[in-house]
Amino acid sequence: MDDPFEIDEFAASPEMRLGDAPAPAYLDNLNAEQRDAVETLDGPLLVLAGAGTGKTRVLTTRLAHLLETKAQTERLHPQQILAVTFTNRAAKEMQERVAHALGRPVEGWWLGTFHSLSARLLRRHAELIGLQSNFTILDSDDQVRLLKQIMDAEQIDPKKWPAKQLMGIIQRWKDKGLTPERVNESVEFANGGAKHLYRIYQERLKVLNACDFGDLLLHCLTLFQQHPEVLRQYQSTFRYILVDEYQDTNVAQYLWLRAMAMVHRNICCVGDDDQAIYSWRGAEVGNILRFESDFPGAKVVRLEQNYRSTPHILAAASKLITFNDGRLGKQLWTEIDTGEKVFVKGVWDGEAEARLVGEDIEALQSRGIGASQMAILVRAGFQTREFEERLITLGIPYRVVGGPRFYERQEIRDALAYIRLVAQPDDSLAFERIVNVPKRGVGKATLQTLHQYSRDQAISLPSAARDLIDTEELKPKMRQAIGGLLGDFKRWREMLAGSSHVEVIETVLDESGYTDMWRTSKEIDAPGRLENLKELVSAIGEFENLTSFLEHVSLVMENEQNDAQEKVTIMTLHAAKGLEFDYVFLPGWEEGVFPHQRAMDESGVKGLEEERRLAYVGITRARKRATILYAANRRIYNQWQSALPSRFVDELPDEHIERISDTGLGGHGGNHSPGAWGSDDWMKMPSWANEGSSNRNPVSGASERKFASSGWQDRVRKNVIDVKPDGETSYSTNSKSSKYKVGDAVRHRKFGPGTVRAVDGNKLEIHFEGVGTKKVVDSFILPG
DNA sequence: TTTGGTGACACAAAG
DNA sequence: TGTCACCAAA
Repeated sequence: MDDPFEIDEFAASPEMRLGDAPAPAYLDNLNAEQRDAVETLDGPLLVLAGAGTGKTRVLTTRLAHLLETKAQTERLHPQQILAVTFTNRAAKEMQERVAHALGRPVEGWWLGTFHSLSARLLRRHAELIGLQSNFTILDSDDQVRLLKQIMDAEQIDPKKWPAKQLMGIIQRWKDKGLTPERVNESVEFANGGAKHLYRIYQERLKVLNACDFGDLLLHCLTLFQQHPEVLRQYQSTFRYILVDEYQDTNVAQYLWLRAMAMVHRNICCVGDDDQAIYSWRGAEVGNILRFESDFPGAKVVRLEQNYRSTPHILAAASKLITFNDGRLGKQLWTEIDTGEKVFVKGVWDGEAEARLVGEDIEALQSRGIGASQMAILVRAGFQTREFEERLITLGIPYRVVGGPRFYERQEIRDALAYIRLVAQPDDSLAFERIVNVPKRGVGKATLQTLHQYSRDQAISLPSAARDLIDTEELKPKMRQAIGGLLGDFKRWREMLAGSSHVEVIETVLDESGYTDMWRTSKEIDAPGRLENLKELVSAIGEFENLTSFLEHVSLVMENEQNDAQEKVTIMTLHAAKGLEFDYVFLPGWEEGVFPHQRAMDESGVKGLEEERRLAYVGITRARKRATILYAANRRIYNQWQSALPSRFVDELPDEHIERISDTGLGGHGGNHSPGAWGSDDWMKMPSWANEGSSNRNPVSGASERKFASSGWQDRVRKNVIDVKPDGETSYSTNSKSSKYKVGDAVRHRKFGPGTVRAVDGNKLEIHFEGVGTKKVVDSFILPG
């Protein structure tokens, strides 16, 4: 039905016409020409749109127009439309929006992520590039495992070359659209060892009839290149192409799109260079900058009216992002004229931070505001824990988005391995995964024997096992264990002929002892795992065959609890892109956490600017209120570390923010001493953030070099974070001197008593008994 | 040979 | 806090 080469005669239903609907208000700030471009233009179109300007709505409008008007006037069939989003969530949302706009569900168009669309396309032509159409899609876990095996066979010291690191290199190559052959040709990549392993890895994947995520796109490119006739089919089929979040496309995706768009050139991309936050996975902002030269005659439409946020929120975000260089630049404005300023709150530690957020949420709830309108957006996954604990204590329902994916859970991966092995008897990776789960006494040595044999005979691991159980090669105990398992699988496969696949899978999980393994497990989360297994099994029924089910699980499936209960959302900033909430909490704005230390260490100014864009994304998620928090102390890896507020806090415009002293701080433990942290003073405005006198000199050489090109040092800096090559962060402050001197006995709330070892401005180096030497700003120190 | 315990070590973001 | 490599015990 969804085959683009079998397009049925199509007539749009006459009762619904887009033209009858009132003009969408969000397109009002376009002039007639621009509006025409968005709605009807044929030819390349780039919509450069700031945060909250209704990018997605533009896409929806265009889609609705295509599906309604063009369907009639030009006999455009839905199957001739290709719409690409970055997440499955966005795809789903798009589907719903369009259905809503048209008043009827629309199906049959190619809507999805690059990965899911590529997988769909690839299954049709797998044989052309040496795969079978039921190839498995490996996740990163499998990839690393495979690489470890390869490195083992190649006798490479895993300490010198961690498999994960190699995986990263390969992934980046794939992001750039580089096959092993192309990597070899390019002089740019000098790393011979990695090239060699990449080649072997790709060969192994082919033997295993498997793809990794990157392959889905890469194989499409290879397919297009080697079989132009296939490409031509798709090129002529897709008359309209729409792409969301264009700023986050990587080179492979760019090539993929360009190939597809080559014939009709009706490509419409929507993006915002200020929201480019995926360069670490190969995204090229250059793609959006180059659009006009890639597609001559392209129209560019800018959307600058923001419909989402209050003016204060908008102004704070806009000001922050101006600290980046090389932007396309845009001036966002809004008609909204009321609203709170952005709150900036300093707290003592992570616990206080979570408590404060909890209190705010309770206060909002008591005003009758639903929890689903509130979100806590964190920089990194580990930050969610403290908030979860707090919200559990308070009994506030919440959900964590983008935690471990459903299919990445251990029990799901195990179950999937069983399913894979039933569907594909020669799946070596699946066999390896479950041969000893639950425990069957099959260990490393036995597996080693099997591997050896499978390599020598060039057959799959399960085949090797089948051969070896009839020989003397294995111990009788092993023979029995493995033989039993193989027999089981044979039986299950036969069962598939007579019963539904749901029944079969239930039987498999039961008879293999896998569910029993969790039932008897003492682990706390064992019941939850059993729940997940049940969910997995019930999902199988919705699919025609096991292959399509497996693909759905590894590419699409989300573990959303779909109860309608109002819940506070906790998620990472990356996951929050494209979403909006009335009330947004942005905790952890501390140097080293956000901006993340590694971003600065590894990518210098580029990394810092990406972090800043992330901050921009965070603030602009808020409709009514944004609350930024930073903690003076944070426990990381069981170690207390004092932290400085993020430089992004400094970069916010004073007139649009409200710094708030944490009243909960007093309750944290008595001793207020004037001038120390107990006073309002440092809360309102950290001492080093006051108007400093000079900032001309003592920026360290390293940081001066690093930030020279960013305009960083041109601004009035009071606090300079020194990004050192060894990854240690230090800071130097020159606007204030400390009231403490070397040798003073002092006390720190968490570290306890200590002695001042060195003084640098208001920065103290203190030796704490039993803790070690720490660098601390003096406002966090009490006199001993 | 497998297993389970131990200590060292690193600890981002996602499809 | 979780993972991984290594070692002692079964």
